[in-house]
Amino acid sequence: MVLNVHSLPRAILHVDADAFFASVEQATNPELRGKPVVVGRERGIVTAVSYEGKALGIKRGMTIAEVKRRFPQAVILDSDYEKYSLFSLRMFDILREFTPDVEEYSIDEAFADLTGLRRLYRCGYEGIALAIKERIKKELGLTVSLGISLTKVLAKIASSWQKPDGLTVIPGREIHHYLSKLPVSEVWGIGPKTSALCEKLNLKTALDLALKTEDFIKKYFDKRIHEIWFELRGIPVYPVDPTPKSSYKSISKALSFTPTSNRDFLLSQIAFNLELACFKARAYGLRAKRVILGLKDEDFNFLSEEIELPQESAYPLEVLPHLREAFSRLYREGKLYRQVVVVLSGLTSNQVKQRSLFEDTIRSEKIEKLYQGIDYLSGRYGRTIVSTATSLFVVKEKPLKRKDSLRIPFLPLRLS
DNA sequence: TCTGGGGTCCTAGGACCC
DNA sequence: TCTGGGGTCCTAGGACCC
Repeated sequence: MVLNVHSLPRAILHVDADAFFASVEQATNPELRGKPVVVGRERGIVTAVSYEGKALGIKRGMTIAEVKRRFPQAVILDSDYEKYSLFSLRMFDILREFTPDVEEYSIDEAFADLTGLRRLYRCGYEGIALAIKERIKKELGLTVSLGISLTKVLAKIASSWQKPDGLTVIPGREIHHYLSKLPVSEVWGIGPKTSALCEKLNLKTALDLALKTEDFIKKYFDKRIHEIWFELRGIPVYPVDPTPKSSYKSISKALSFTPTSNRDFLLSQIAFNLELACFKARAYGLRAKRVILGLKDEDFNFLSEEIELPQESAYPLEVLPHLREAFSRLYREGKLYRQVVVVLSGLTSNQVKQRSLFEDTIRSEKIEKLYQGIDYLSGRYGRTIVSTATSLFVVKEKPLKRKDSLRIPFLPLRLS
């Protein structure tokens, strides 16, 4: 662990856009302002709620059906990720006008390192934060909640202290004050399992944890909590990393359903998810070295197997046989399964295409051509237009949505 | 929390080798 | 062939986040 004892105390800013998706909808459609706006109609569950909706009691994860029944006044919308991404990018750009050290943490959150900027802007860190807030409000019509402190973990705590439209600074001398009021379970990086352990150890607040000795922490917790312990004490461990996230390390597709032991059904779900994952990989110009098949049984036990592919691929026809084999190893007769997951991992960019020496190049090129055609069709008519036979089960089961409404009969795929 | 989906990182333990 | 110890690599699964 490297501790920067010589450098200036850090001033880490955390930016958290308030009810982001719903707020973007309100910002782009004045008629929605002041109304309870719910996003996520296409998924059937609430993805985001405006503050007006939260005030009524609408929560994330609620089913859309329930919202309709209990809150007829709610405005329910499909998510529009492209629009949200544009707002997100613009928000990050505004931050970068203040400092180059901006880490895009998620679509609606960012960290920025403001250390040393006071002289440049001739004001305190709080003043800089206010200026950022103003810019975002003026340009994007969004409110954000800001937090400033010595470390990322503390900045996260600060930004969530006052929402929406908040600004909270936690200086070193006041850390204990904030931590003493914060349940340990609400610390970033401490989830249900660690919370349960903390409870056993009689650690109720974040301060209880922060005040323990390093030996104690090492004895009962893993590396991650050790790092959080430093961060809570104002000693930065996690740097603000401005490297743009260029690509994916893995691409996964999961689908849950009523528990079943039907082999054909499960296999068709696997094939369908594989197609979606491969489609996304191709869209990003990626190929997978490995693929993981996961099965979740009735009792939420998760089984998985990782397969090394003989050659990198983003084509279902090449990958599916391996998944079938893995499936027959994982599957237990008579067991009920509620979810299948397909993960493409070991992703590499298409540019550095490593072709196996023994690969049947001719077949491979045919497959490639075929999928170029499919991607073209999918781009025009929607993703589920063309599928391999195994996944037809799923495609037929799922009612086609608007985008897919133009039905094209299944095209038999011949490789010979 | 009666549990959806898409990610990242970490770790315990087995396989293998010396 | 057995025994012991230690290192490295790999992988299934855990934990957490948004």
